Order: sequence, then C-alpha cells, then structure tokens
Amino acid sequence: MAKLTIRDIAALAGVSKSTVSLVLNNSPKVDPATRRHVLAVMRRNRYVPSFAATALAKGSTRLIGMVVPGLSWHMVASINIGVAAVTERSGFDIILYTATNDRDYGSLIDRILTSSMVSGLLVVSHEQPLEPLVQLHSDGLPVVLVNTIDADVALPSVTADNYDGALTAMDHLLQLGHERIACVQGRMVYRCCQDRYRGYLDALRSAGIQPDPELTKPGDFLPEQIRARSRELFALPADQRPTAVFAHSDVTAYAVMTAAAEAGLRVPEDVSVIGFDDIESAAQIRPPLTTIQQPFVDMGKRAAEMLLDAIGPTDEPPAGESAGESVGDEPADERPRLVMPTSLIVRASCGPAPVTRSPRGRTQTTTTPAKA
Amino acid sequence: MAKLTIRDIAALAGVSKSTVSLVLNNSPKVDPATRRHVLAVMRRNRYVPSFAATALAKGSTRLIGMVVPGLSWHMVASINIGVAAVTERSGFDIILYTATNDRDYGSLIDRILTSSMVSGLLVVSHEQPLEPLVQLHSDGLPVVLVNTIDADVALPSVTADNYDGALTAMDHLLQLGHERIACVQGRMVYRCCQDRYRGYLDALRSAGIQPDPELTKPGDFLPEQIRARSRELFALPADQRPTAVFAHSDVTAYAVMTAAAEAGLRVPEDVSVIGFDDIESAAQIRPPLTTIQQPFVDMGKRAAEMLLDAIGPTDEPPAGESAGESVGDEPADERPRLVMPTSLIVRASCGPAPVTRSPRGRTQTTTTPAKA
DNA sequence: CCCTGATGGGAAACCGTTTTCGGGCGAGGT
DNA sequence: ACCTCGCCCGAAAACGGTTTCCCATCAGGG
Repeated sequence: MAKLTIRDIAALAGVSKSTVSLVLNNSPKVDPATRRHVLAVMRRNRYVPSFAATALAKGSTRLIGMVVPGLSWHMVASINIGVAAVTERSGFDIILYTATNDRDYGSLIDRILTSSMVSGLLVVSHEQPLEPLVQLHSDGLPVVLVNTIDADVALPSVTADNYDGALTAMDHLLQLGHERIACVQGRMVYRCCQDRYRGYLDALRSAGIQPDPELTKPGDFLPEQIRARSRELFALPADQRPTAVFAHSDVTAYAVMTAAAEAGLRVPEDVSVIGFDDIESAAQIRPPLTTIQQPFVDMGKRAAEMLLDAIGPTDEPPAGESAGESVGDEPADERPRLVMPTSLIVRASCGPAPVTRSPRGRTQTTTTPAKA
Repeated sequence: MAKLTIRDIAALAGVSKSTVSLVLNNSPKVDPATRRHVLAVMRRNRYVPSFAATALAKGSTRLIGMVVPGLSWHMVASINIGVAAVTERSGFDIILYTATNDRDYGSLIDRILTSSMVSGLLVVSHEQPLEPLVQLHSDGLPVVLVNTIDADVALPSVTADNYDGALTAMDHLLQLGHERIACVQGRMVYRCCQDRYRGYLDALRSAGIQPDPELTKPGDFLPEQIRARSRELFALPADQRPTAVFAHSDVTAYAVMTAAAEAGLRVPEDVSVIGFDDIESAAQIRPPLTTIQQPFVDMGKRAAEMLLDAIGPTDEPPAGESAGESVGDEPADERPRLVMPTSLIVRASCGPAPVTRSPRGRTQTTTTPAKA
C-alpha cells in the first residue's frame, strides 16, 4: 500500500510515464487497447494520482472555496447541499472557510488568492467588504456571490427575490384584511433584509396604508432581542397593536410567536405571523408557520453551476470506461445576476384580521379626542 | 500581480531560492538580518508560496478532511464551529466531504486516501461501515471519529456521554414523580441513540419500573414519523398513557410536543417532554424545552486538537516577526477515546407527574376491573 | 601565521505529474 | 520497392517549492 506513483504504473504496464499521463487525462492520442490495459493496471493497484503533483503541473486544482458565516444558519446548510450536489458530480471538492472572525479576513483572502489553491470561490451571506473579492475576481479567480449582493459591484451572484417575496407576504396579510402590520427586521447590513423591508414599505403604501414607524422593530436575528421588541409590540394598546407581523426569517417568527404567547395572544386568532425562509421545522411547530419559501438548495446548485462554467471546461474526472458522456450542457449564457423566485407557503399562522375594531374605526375615533 | 515564485523573491532579495525557502520554514540556519530582509521583500510583494508546490515538495498538505452527513443537522454545524476554531488557529484548512450519497462512498475514501490530499480526517456522525476508515488509519492517516463509535473499532474518537445523559434525563423525570415514561427513539443505527436507549431502560429498571414496550416508539429523526408515533402514545387510554416522554433529540421533542398539542394535551401540565442536544431554539420555543445539553463545539475543538497532534508537530504557519512563540502545549497524552459529559438544562417542559391518578392508583383501580 | 571549527548561504537533486517534441514503425500510394 | 505520412509512444523539460550537501568565510586558538 506504499505510495504508488505514475512511474510505478508505467513500469507495471510496460509503457512510459507520459502514456500513463495521457490515459489519465483521456487524451485521444493513445491507442484504445493500450488505454484499456493501463486503466486495468491502475485499477488493479488502486492507483490515484497525487493531488499535489497534479495541481502543480496543471497549475490549477479541482477545489473550490466556499466562505460562509458559520454553519449554524439553516440557509447556509441548505445552500451547501445544493453546492455539494453539483461540485461532487463534477469531481470538485469544497474547501470550507468559516469566516467567523473578521480580523483575519484580509489574510484569508490573501491566502486564497495567491496560493492558487482553489480555482473558484463561492461566497455565502457575506458581511465583509466586497472589495477584496472584486480584486480576486479581476485577477481572474472566478467568484460568485450567494445571497450577497451589492448594487455597485459587478460580481456574478445568485439571490432570492427578497423584494418580491416580501411583497407576496404582505399581499397575503393585506388580503386577509390586516391593516396594522408590524415588521420585525433581520440584520439590516444584509441586502436581503433591506429588500424585504423595502417590500414591506412598498406593499403598505400601495395598499394606501401609511407605514407606522412604531411598528418596525429591529431584530438582528437575535432571539432575545426579537422577543423583547415583540413584547413592546404586543404591549401596545389594543387599537395600536399590530394584528399581523411580518418577520424577516422563520426563526424570527418563532420568537415573535413566543412573545405573543407570553402576552396571552393567540396565533393566528389574535395576531397573524408570517415568516421568511421556510426552514424544515416551519411545518412542525404549532401552529405551522405560513412563510415565504426560499429555494436554498436550488440557489446552491445554480451558484455552483455558474462558478463551474466560469472556471471552464472540466473533463470528466475519473476517466471511467463509459462511452458517450458528451451530454450537451446548456450553453452557459451570460447571466451575472440570477435572482430566483420565492413562493408563498400557506400554513396556519396567518388568519383573517380580528374584527374587534371594524373597518372604519369605532372605539378608536371615540377615544382619540382630536387628531384625525 | 502576476504569479510570484520563490525565484522572483530570491532575485528581488538578492539571495538564492534555498535561502528564501529556509526563511519560509523559519529554519535557524539563516542570519537574522537576512531573514528580516527576505521577509520584508516577501511582504512588500504580497508573496504567498504556491500551495501545490509546497504540498508536493513536503509530501503533505495543511488540509484536513471532514466528512459529514449533510450540514442541516444542528449538531454538525456546531461541531464545525469548534473544529474551525482550532484548525484555523493552526493554519489548517478544512475540506468538506458531504457524504450524502452512499454509493460513492468507497471511491470517496479512495480519493482521500491515495491522493494524499489531506493530512488528517475528521468523521462526524457516520452511518457507513467503518472498515475503510480503519484501513486509512492503519495506513498512517490520522483519523478521529466524532459522535461515531463502534465497540470493536480502535479508532480515536470523541463523543458525548449519551448513556449518562439519558440516565440524567430519566432521573429528572423520575424525581418529578413520573412512572409511565415513553421513549421516542432517534436513528438506532447510531451508537449514540443505542446508548440513550440503554440509559432509558436502565434508569427505569433501577427505579423498579418494568419498561413497557408499548411506550417505546421509533422515530428515526423523521418529524412525520415522530408525530404519528406520538399520536399513538397520546391516544392510549388515560391509565396507559405516558405522563412523560424522553425524546432522543430536541427536534424529536418538538414533534412530540406538536403531537401533544394536537391531542389536546398541555405541556408540561398533562405531559412532560425532555429532549436531548440543547439546540439554540430549545430555549425559544413554548414552552422552553428541558433537555440534555451536548457540548458540541467543545467536542469539535477536542476532536480537532486530537487530530492535530496526531498529525504531528506543526510549526506556526505565517512565520511572523514575533519572537518566543514557544508556548508549552499540554503534552498530547494518549486518549484514544474521549467521552465528554452532558448536562441537564432545566427549563419548563417538564413538570411533576399529574396527580389525576395518585400514587396508588385511584381512577385506575376503579375503571380496570381485574388486572392488578 | 596557519589550521580548525562553526556558520551562513548557494547549487542541485528531487517531489509526481503534465506537456511538448521528436522519433519509430506500419500502411498506403506510385 | 521506396518514399511519405500519420499514429503512438518515449524522452525530457517544466511546475514551484524543499532539502541535502558542500563551499566560502570568518573567528579563535595553538
């Protein structure tokens, strides 16, 4: 089981190193019979070419880097599933960069860049400045952004249509008769959260409702903070209290629902809650969460595909004995920015607006002396 | 920004390649002044040695492989955080192998083994046969198992003390006065689940309670199945119905709680539920989940440390200009199997056993004609 | 003053693969 | 039968580092 080199295989097969190499890279220049023989010898001895040597000689690796902000997010995990599916199929491996600590970020990029260790970079949900990435990209390293988008930056990217998703969520609520709709935000440094908030505001306005600043609460994806802010929401007098809440993520929605329960409010009878993401548990909790589904694994797949065909032609890796692998892939059309549709998943956490105070304000007009 | 090689640096610094290389590997054989000068040139030109060339020449990489069964599990994500923390600190990168599809498993192992791409392997929550890993290990590739343990296999491993955790959970329930305690199992192919189940049975027996097979339900970590089986549990006549449920994971517990709610049972008043894991949301749901905490990120850290010092002495990577880096690490004592303690986190999902049918059966004895 | 030993630095072999280039050999045309 | 191709395969030069070995130099001691 000692390390077998290409030379050993050549000797064993009675040919030269170069022939073995040509077989490895299935060049047409080698006689089919020879090829079969060499392949047989390789298989018999369980030969696998040295990764390092190949990388050095070829000047590139079959590795793609993936930088993520921790894996604990459901989104990242799901995206990875999609990415893994396609990279694996084409013989690429993934190097994972967990970009938790900001300080090393610069040196990380440096390493990635110059060591030419990866032949492509996938960047998921990025909070860091994008300039270094642009730099990498213009140095020739394929980069694609996932769920990270910046207006001014011309990097290929795939995102969900967060704005449209927010619109859809709000329409759902609006059609159920809600008028006082709160918004509990995620991390507003993310473009996706900004888009969702824009959607929230626009939907409100185009329904003729003036957004009430009181009803927008920061959450930052922090459960504790979300609960605290939600409590404020639910502690409002009945005529100012929201009858529905648009949460910027499913886990945010969970925390909102918890706060509602603590305030003695029932979901959806007293207050409707809609989430964003459609994580697995959304269907399992009580009540099942109505939410906007993001196609995470598809996003991962598409991103990986974009990256792969930016990297260039990749011959089939294992050089199996199969014939006719020439499936005509869809020609990689220029699509620097892919935004994927979201969809409304209706479950049970949203119901009609409570009729306590009916359409044209009853209790309300009497209690407020002179203001309208 | 064209690729800078060691030769360029040598020329720029007015020394030979070998000197530059010696500086890179901070050998003591180079004059401090020369070293400083070379370092300065390297830094000025943002030189980073070619990953592939280094790997080829050295015969090893600063890469460790991590094979995981998908990232969507909270456990895997948390473990990765720990792993990333320590690998990053010592300049290692992680190659992620998502072992979703079983079929390619053999060839995956082959690739890992022979291409000598990684210098160590971390295997998390493994469902596959372990022989290939043993093979790898005896071929000299450091391997450590995380949350995967097999009695007969002599691979280094770190796990949580699942048996003890189960005992603790059961004791908690027992002390609250519960006697009819159900168990909803996880994937029993995992040793951890087997251990938890052993703990369940033993705790029951040592409390003088004969385990009722009716109260053990398979769950397999599948929400749908868990709910279905839980429904069966809660549909039992009152005198046979469990007053508490030990779930093999937190998400299992969620599904159990959902089923309870559907059956009109309150938690913890009518039925207590205890989980296992202590995932983030456990504190956020209603009611907050009492559970057994597994130290996932610590497990990841320890596993990574074990792996790293099995890999051997690793000089500081970037050769900074600091002096006196010789921190005396704790000498890697022989600890092939590390089992880490779990801890009980008491929240609100477990309460005293309902007194409906008090200690020596009241309603029960009247309703059941002749049985006791 | 010469010899010795230590020490910093250079030359070159090597790691395992790719890739270019040239040559041997068989077949086909005239 | 000879020449001309064309097709395969072998020889050798990269790829960018590491590492061994040896030489030059300088200091110190006899």
